[in-house]
Amino acid sequence: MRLSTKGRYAVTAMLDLALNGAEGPVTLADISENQGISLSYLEQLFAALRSKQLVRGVRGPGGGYYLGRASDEISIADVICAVDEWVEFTRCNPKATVSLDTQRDMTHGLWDDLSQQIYMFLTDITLADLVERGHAREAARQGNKAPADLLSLNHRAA
Amino acid sequence: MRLSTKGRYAVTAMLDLALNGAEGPVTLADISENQGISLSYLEQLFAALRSKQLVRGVRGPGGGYYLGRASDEISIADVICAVDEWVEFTRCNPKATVSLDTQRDMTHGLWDDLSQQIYMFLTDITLADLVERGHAREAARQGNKAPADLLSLNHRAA
DNA sequence: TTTTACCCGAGTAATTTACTGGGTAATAAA
DNA sequence: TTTATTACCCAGTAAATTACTCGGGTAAAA
Repeated sequence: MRLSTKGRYAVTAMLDLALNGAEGPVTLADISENQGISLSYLEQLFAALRSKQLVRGVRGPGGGYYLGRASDEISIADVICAVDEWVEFTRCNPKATVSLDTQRDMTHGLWDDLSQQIYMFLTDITLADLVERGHAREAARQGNKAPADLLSLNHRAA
Repeated sequence: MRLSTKGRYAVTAMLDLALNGAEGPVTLADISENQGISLSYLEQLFAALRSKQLVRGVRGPGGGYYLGRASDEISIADVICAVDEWVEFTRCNPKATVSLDTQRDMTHGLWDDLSQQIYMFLTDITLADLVERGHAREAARQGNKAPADLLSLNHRAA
């Protein structure tokens, strides 16, 4: 798993589609302006997203991009993996000799476990989840004083 | 939040300390060999880790590094933040005009939420957790067929 | 048929990653 | 007391990635 500004660009752009896609396709020019990302760089990112069926482009005047499927069917992991290539580094050379570098395999195995956990965590979060959470927060900001679980993971209650 | 190979190096190195620290300090030369990272690059990483009190170095022959505190008191987030600098990008310029770029602030806000969630997730996972999980897996591999929760997410029993 | 916008690929500045190589300071053993 | 071993420090720099620019296409719709 990998988490860089490139992934952030992709996710925020996808959120843009999720938020505005209802009123017709969103142009890259719009996103470029909204997010402050260069148009051609966006095109590169969207080429990757399109190849993974995460977005669908429509050409011609009034064209632009839609999400490839419903926003609750697209996970954050989907988006990040699409733009990050992420050929999982199993650099553990499959040599027969288990000899001296078992230590390396050990720590790498532990890291792979962690990486898997993060991946599964991000697989569970969809674009729709984030949008919904954002709406809840917005509502709270406007005085409704929604419950405190906007960001709750009630992690480590101890 | 940010997740790069640099963070991975730091975490695996820390796991090395967690696994071998009981038998005396671990030298950077050992880690360099175990993990296939250059010595001087490790020095840079450990300078950052040391400044955050995550490791403690002892000089002289037979010297090396210990963990700065118990392995169940060091979270993955601690390690990654130490080496990644990570001055959180709140690039939302605090301009009074909420005018046209509310869209940008919207998506950035949603991303910040996500970033927070990932951070909290990684705060809940300690080095000790990973080591323990690894031992469980190892036991399972040796035929004990331990339960399927090797990668279970409900760590910190919800 | 012309506008709009997607599509594609080569080239490039900026940033980050990873490494090289020069040292100094402390400490344990000879 | 010398010597070997290790942490510690710092400047430079190659390699890789990120983010962008430029210049062309091509498909679809008005």
